[in-house]
Amino acid sequence: MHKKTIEKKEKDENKISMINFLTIEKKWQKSWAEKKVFQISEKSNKKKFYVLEMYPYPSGSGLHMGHAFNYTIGDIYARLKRMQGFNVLYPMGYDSFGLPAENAAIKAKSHPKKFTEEAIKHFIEQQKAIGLSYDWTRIVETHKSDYYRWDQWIFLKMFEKGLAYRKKSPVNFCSKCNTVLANEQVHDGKCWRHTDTKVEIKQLEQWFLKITDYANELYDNLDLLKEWPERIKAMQKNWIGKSYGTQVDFEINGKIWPIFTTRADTIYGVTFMVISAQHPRLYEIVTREQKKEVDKFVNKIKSTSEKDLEGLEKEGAFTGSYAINPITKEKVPVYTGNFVLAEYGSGMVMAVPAHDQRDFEFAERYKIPIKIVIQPENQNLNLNSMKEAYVADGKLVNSQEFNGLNNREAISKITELLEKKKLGKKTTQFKLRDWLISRQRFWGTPIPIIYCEKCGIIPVPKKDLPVKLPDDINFTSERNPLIGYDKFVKVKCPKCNGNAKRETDTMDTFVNSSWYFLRYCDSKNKKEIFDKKKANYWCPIDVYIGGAEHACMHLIYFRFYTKFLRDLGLLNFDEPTKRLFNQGMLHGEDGYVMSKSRGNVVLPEEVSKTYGIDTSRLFLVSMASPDKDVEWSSSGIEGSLKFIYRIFDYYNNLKSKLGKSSLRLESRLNKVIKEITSDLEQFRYNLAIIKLRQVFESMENEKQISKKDAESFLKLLHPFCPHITEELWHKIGNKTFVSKEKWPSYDDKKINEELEKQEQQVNQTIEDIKNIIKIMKEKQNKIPEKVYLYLIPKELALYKEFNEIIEKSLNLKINISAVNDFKKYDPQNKAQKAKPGKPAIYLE
RNA sequence: GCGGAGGUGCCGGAGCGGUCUAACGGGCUAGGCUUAGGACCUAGUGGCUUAGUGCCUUCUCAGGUUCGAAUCCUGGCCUCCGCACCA
Repeated sequence: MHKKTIEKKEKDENKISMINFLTIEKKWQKSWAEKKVFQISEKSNKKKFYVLEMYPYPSGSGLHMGHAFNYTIGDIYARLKRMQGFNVLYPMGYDSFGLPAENAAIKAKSHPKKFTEEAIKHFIEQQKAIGLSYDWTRIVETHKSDYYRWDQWIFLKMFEKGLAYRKKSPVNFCSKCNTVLANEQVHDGKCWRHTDTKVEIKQLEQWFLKITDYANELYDNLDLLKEWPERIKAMQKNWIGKSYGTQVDFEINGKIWPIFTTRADTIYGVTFMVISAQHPRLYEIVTREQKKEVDKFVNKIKSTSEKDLEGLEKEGAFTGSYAINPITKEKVPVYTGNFVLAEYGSGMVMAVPAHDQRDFEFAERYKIPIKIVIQPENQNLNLNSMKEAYVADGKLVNSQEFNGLNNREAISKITELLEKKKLGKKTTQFKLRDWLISRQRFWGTPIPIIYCEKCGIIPVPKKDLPVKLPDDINFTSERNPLIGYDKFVKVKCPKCNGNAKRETDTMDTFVNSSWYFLRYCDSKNKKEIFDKKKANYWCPIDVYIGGAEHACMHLIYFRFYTKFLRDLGLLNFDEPTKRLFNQGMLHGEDGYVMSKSRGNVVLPEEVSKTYGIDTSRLFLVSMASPDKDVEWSSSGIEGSLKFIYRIFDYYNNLKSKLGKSSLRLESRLNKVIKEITSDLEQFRYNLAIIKLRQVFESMENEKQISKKDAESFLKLLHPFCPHITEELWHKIGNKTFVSKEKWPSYDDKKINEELEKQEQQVNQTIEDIKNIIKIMKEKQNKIPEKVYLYLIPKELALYKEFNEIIEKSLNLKINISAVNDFKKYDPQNKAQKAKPGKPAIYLE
């Protein structure tokens, strides 16, 4: 073998052995744990900062690169804030109740606890291997009774305040989950977990939390959440669905039936009423003669779920009753119909066929009169030619004293009249419905309620909490094993000591996640849910990171819980998190979302073997802005690896470079410190990395660097690559943890744009030379060997400084002389072309 | 239908009034180094032109504002994502 080859090979091998990623990672993970580097306490005079990622469901299949992406985003932020001198709360926990573990238990005839705890163990190992800087002493696991007892405690508090109640109503049922679901968990008529399973409607008596009591605040406060993505706020607004309108009291058979409308201006156009076929009081107004017809219709409706009604033809049946319009005193027929929602408004509408498309279709079908009460400006509506309802604005007609009025004005005028006559009022309606929390499943928080034959519904006394899930239970069937498990079910009534039964339903797991962020503040408290002082010190969360899929579930619920706990006097803030960051989804190389079933998952532990976890972290956030979906690329990570190699090379040979940084390098560094800091704070990680690359290139091009500047670069890199930077930090002679070092500061005075310009000038010269070389090759078929630069004397020093860089980038010798140097070599008299900022060039 | 986000070179993705053929990365092409390959390094990557120049064409499309637009305004087209008979 050639000597050179051997050298090369040695160098290569040296490189590989030099970066044994796994050894480095393990070493620092161990060291961080031993020295409790990330443990924090509220006893600190630093300012607090709370970074939180949505805690995971500990699935049996462990975590993949998509999770790693999510946690890395938070870890980078937490590390930045820690270095910036904040007292950072950055915890992790597990949403460990839930169906998959229970289903696994049923399959294996085992206990879900076993699966859950194994999965958590695996998760923790994997998360530690990613280098996430959690304070592991604060871990929260929702399946542990020292956590869920406080779910029960909150439930009882809500019960006391009338916010937890039991009601029979039509509810969503998923046959795959074998339980009911909240409205929020029904997506497009399907179960959120089983997107191919249609939700059925069942009439059941269930437990609800009265989230609607907070509907208004939940809606209005969205405007105060300046640091939430617009998209999420829009989705929540949509979901809560606030609309302003008028309550109008119609009279049917001597009774008042209030209805809600946003179009009080059309009240003179009401020609019939429609009550929802699912309305609980429907039969109060069905006459004997019409009962058969209504029954027939209602039965037909029953077989189709509420969500399925979409796109159906408007259908209904006459109830036999008539309603009296409070303004006109006209009698109009009341129908029942399939297009009126029982749960919205009052479940009944006043129908104005001329100005509402649904009413129009219904009226056409049942030959009900249509009455025009709004005429557009430049068009004349005519009953005979009307093909659809006119829903836009116009002037009122056929409306007695309101004729001629603009319809928008008429809304408030007519409402005022109704208010004056006490026949209605201005009101607000919400789409949001109460939160159904009962689940007919085992693996969740037991609802702390006892049913007594004599006393009825009795809450479990707080001193008896927690109501624990039994460990010694057999999963033999699909059914919730609590049913019929006497040790659990049979109890004495806390009130009369008579025979009673426990509720066997458990709570929706979204209950657990509605307040877990508060428990992190005081996770080991055995006496109370949390120490008020601690929670109010750490909270609200400063940055909350998670996927957008929770926009109308968790992200609404946890706002609701926060407000409730505030009203209990436990919290002194209104919103759980100031800032919300939605990370994008990591897709596999095939372009699809990473999932086990698709077989496109990339495992961090696999990638780490060859590239190191820091390389993966760096790569994950360098691809694009972290709020965008990104695709994993096995060739892309090579680019990050190259960068890591260069950094290692640089710091391994740092000694030979230590000295004084040039003004130019100082300027560069100060500039990027400034920019990178703000990029990181705004989650523009991808841009920060580009700047890191650029400044590193400048470092490589400089002969010398000060120790401080060399250290600054490592600090800037640290949030992305915590293990490697820790390693290099020590390699260059430090004994501290870079994790705990102070984030580099910058000095605006040191940022010198003039120096940047000079460098640009030199680069321009290099470009020019290259261009000439190209032309020489093409036109003259000559390859130049030497470059002569003629400079105005003032620029001589600059080009001498860059001499080496220019030679390196051209791979040619250059010869620099001043234009006024008589002895210079200039056969073609090029020197005269030199100008300030632009040297003359001669090649040969 | 309502609401939100977008459309940039071969690809991912920056830029959001001049310094833009447009950062950075990937890919590709060529060259160097190598017995060879890989790795690594260097260069090129809209077109024409030129001893370092000049010109044209480009940032979804069509108009407009401006001395000047990828960037601002108006309108169209397309994509993605929520919600959807909510009275």
